[in-house]
Amino acid sequence: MDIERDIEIIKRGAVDLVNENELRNKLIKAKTDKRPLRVKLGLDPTAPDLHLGHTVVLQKLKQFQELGHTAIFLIGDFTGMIGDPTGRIETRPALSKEELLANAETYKRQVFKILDPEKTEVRFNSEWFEAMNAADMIRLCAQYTMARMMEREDFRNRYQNNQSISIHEFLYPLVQGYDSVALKADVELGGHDQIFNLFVGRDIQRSYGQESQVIVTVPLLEGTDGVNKMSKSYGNYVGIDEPPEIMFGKLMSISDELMLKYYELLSDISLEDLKGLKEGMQKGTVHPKEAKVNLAKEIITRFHSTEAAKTAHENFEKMFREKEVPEEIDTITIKRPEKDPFSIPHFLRDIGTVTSVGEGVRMIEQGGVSGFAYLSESQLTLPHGEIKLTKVTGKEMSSRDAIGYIWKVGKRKFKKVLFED
RNA sequence: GGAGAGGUUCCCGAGUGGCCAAAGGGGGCAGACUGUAAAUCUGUUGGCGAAGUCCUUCGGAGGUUCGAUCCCUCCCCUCUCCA
Repeated sequence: MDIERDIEIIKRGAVDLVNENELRNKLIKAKTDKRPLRVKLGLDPTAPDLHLGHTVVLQKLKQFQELGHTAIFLIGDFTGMIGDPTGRIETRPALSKEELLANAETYKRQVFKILDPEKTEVRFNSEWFEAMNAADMIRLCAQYTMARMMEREDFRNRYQNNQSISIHEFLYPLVQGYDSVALKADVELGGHDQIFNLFVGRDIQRSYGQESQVIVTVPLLEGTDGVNKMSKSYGNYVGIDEPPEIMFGKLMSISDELMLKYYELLSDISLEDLKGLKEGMQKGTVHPKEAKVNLAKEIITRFHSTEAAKTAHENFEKMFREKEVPEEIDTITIKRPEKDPFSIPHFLRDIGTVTSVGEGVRMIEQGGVSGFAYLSESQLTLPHGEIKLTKVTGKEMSSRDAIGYIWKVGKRKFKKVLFED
């Protein structure tokens, strides 16, 4: 049976499936009526970039797409103004319309690194909510009760901890649920934390005389800190639009334990291979670092290219193991400092490797700054691999003999500076 | 509407007239150690061309004072109980 195979694919990696029978019926009906299922995934454009955490659920949507169903990528430009209270311990700050729209644009672009643009319906929920009047909104609110809202753990906690909950936050699940009505969704996908909102969608659909959607949730991906869920606001994310070098560095900084989770949720390797990897690490036949390198390369290949992954790896090895200077460095051209000798902390601030003079002073004192001075035109053609950096100990130096510098500040910030004259 | 408790630096949380750019913890950053990490240890954690009886920062606006995060007045916001 094709249907059973499809269900297996849909179930793989999912945390919740509510419920399998409904899904089966919908799939059968879709097949007999030759009407693909409408599969909804909604994201609020609250941050400018998508990160690996989003890709887990996007992959799931892609699977539906590959099974011939209609992928609906819903951009919550209206819900974004409310702010999803899920998992929050305080009210989310509201974003302006302009910010939301700008973010939505980058989402659209980034999401097609995974989804097939030809087969994806991109929608904005302002489409129906801006047309709604107050009476409609009140009618929507009448479909749900306080008691059911307070079943949510995050609301309950905030209430019990004497923290504020604004009324509009209760609207979020309702409004998201109404999206399913407007889109006539057969299936809605989301991260596991979205389960409450997704359930509300089922109820709201029924209230509006529609068949309830099936819910499929995927696990939340922890961020690079291994503790919190990946999120821009925690600063523990790997953006899918980030340069390969940055992605590589971030992925290499995760713990071994977390690496296995990333393999599970982000990699395409089979479950058997994953098992082999775990066993190999335990027995010592697989070096964790090598495994991590492969993971990082796989992910970078997906969002950039095989070539980019290779280069990122090489640069990384140079920078860390061989303590060499990477070939790719941000280069800027500026005026030669007027003072001679010039102040290094000020210089580092001016070229943007530290944010204040104080930070520059600290960096030098802590031994985090090193540099190399180009003394002649011919040296400019030196491969970076041959350049040896010297640790900076003083706070002043002369620029008289140099025509440019390479600076290393902290673990991975490099900057090449050339003088105009 | 009434009564009470609060709002401090990135976060949590001490401070209650000058010694406060403000304890402690978390987080961040840097260094050591490593496998690049994680864990651990150490240091550091407003800005100012480097200096001060300096500027910004203790919810906001005024006031008292030689001097205010701290005292007073008004206002804003959050929470609790009552109506």
